[in-house]
Amino acid sequence: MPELPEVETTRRGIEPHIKDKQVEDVIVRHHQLRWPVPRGLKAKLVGHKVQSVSRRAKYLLIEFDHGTLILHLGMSGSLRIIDRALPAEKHDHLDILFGHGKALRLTDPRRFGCVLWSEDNPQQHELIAQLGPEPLSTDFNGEYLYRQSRGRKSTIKQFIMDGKIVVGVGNIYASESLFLAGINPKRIAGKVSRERYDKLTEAIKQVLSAAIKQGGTTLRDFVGGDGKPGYFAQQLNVYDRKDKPCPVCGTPIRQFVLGQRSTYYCPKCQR
DNA sequence: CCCGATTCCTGTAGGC
DNA sequence: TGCCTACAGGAATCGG
Repeated sequence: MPELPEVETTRRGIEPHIKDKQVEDVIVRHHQLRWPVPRGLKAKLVGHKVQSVSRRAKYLLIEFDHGTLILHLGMSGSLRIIDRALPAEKHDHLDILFGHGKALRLTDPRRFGCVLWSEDNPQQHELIAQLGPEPLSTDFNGEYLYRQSRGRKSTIKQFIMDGKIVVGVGNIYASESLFLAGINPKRIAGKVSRERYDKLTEAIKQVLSAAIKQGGTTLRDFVGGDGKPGYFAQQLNVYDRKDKPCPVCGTPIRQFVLGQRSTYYCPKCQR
């Protein structure tokens, strides 16, 4: 599932191929994603050049001179640069065809992703304006997280997965970060100390940037190949390792459900 | 305001 | 082997 590192990997993978390229055609095969794909999308885009591809949280922003295409990959979406003649398969919902023989293709079996068009500043878009800070920015630090947490009764795992608090910490990296910081995911956010929040913000930054680096190593394969960045291959300490030994102390990893999300932790290392 | 539950969707894994 | 069901998950939205 695309978490922030995979979205960033995608951004880096596609931008060099579409920047300054002009849209020649747009093919929408399935309009019903998380929200309907705008009906007039083709008319909006044809004849315009991509100026840049940026990222905010897990949203990709493809900027044109007259507006921005806002994409989210949901949990099963991927974007690839393909030869524009490549036949579409079952879940290929959108192609943006460029003049140089290439196309940007969106594939998303579960259709939790979205494609939206914004003519205003995309940072003010209703889905983006209310988001918390980027985890890799300096705005995100122990003091910030500590302040936000005061009075909160939710568990710390649900707290750090709340996009209004901080973006880009999905289910996998929430478990991994709490492991690195030595914090039990069931702890009440409002009762965790400032010192532990320092540790936790560092852990989140460390886990996410390591994953981005891993995605970076597979960029070449990603663009030319099967569209699956290789960060899944990264070493996960606890996620999906139920009953397997903790890499630090050997205690079996425990799994339970928290807020409808599978949660993994080491009962000895995380208190 | 805050929080937990529900919802969208389909591929995959597990049980029989 | 094949069918059936449960489950996975990002994040908006609903209900309490």
